[in-house]
Amino acid sequence: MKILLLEDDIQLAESLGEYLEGMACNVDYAHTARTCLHLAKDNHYDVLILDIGMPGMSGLEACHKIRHDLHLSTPLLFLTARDTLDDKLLGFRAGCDDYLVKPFDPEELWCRLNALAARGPRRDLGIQTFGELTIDYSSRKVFRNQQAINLHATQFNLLKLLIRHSPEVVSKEQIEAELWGDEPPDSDSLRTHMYRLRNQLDKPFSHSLIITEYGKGYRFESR
Amino acid sequence: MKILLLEDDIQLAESLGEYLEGMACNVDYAHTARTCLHLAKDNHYDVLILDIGMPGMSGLEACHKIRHDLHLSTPLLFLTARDTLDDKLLGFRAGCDDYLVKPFDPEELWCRLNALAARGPRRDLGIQTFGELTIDYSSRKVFRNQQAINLHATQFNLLKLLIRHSPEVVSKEQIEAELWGDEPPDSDSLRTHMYRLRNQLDKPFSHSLIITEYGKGYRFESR
DNA sequence: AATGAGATGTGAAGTAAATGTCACCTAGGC
DNA sequence: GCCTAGGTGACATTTACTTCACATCTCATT
Repeated sequence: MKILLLEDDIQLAESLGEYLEGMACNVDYAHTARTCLHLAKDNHYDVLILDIGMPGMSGLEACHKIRHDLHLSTPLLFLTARDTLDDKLLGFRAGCDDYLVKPFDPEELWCRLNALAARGPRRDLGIQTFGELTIDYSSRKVFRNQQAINLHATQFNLLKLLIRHSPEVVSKEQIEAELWGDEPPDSDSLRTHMYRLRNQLDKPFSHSLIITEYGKGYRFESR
Repeated sequence: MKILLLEDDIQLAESLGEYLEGMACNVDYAHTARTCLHLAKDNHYDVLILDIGMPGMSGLEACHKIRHDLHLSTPLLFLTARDTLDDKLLGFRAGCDDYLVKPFDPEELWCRLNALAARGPRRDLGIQTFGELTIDYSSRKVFRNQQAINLHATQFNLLKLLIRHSPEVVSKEQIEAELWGDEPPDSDSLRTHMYRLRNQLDKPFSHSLIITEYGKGYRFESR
């Protein structure tokens, strides 16, 4: 597991880093938010651990930049002494996935890191690439092999939904529920939307990204 | 957001449920682990909230069953009064994604639920390997020696069932009961399904994974 | 060892349901 | 008043499951 650790307390950084390396992790160290951002931009990490309180740019700000400027959806955990409810809410609002208060048990941290890493990046923000498909959630644009794919709103939402659940199969009922909520169309126009989405996304290419699981639903497969 | 809440304290379940419904959530309630498992099996939830301490089956056990028997990778959060490190470690070992100790702030819970729901299914769950056979429950794919095996729904369920009971022999009656419930087919089409499953799974290979015990039933053997 | 009855394997064919396809309609925005 | 996105419904196609008929196997009994 590749980890980026932002912690200005050198002592703590070292002892924690030693523990993690003992768990067969590859740890990169940042002692300021600035270097943290640089490292996050240039490398891939399975999970980020950020302290909040430090001189200069705070961890909160770093997290916000990671999410909104770098468009990274890497799992992120705040490790901080700030323990009030408001601190935590700020942390989650900045875009973290977990929040652990110092002092902490390294073993608990280890469990949480594993749980985060197992889930992978968030599926709903930034720009993401799955094989030959690239999707930009903020500008709602989709590319396959650098070739722009023009999707209507519903079809985009449909694709987004399938990706979010990938590689799991999503039943038609569930898709309808997520797409239309309580007032689904009378006819099953989902079939039509799927057809249109595929015409754009799969028809011009040699293999399909959307797979039908007969009787079960649909599934997105990125290869 | 669709939520399943397992909590035997009716008071707490109600007040928490009310709060979540106020956040535009659709909440299903379970007061025992047994109903929790049934609901989780038959419905799709974005996140599961489980209490641990309760009469009968514990939340830990329920979590374990959700992961290993139902093969669901739905995000799961323990909400419990048990606050020792060992309790938490047990929770994560059972397969949870987050662990929140009572008493808790509903707002923090809400943040954590959102962070969980934003992520896709776990990648480390849902894939099992037995010898040369690999089965992916989330995408419903099966491989033998890296070679993809294409199975229809019933055959997949059949294989799943045999694996679940392996290495024990499962009688035809029991298979029919588990596969079709109260309305089994008139003829014993189970033979045909078994035949097809074997054609895919065993025929191209030198030794069989499915063994017939004459007069007893069938059994899966992984070597 | 021979035998026969029940258990199991094999495979073709029929059928109902799920899914794909597409032209047209409607409502709402510009 | 057109344009566009999405809904509707009719029809075509595909799929998976059941059913059935027959072959083959297994084992207890002779």
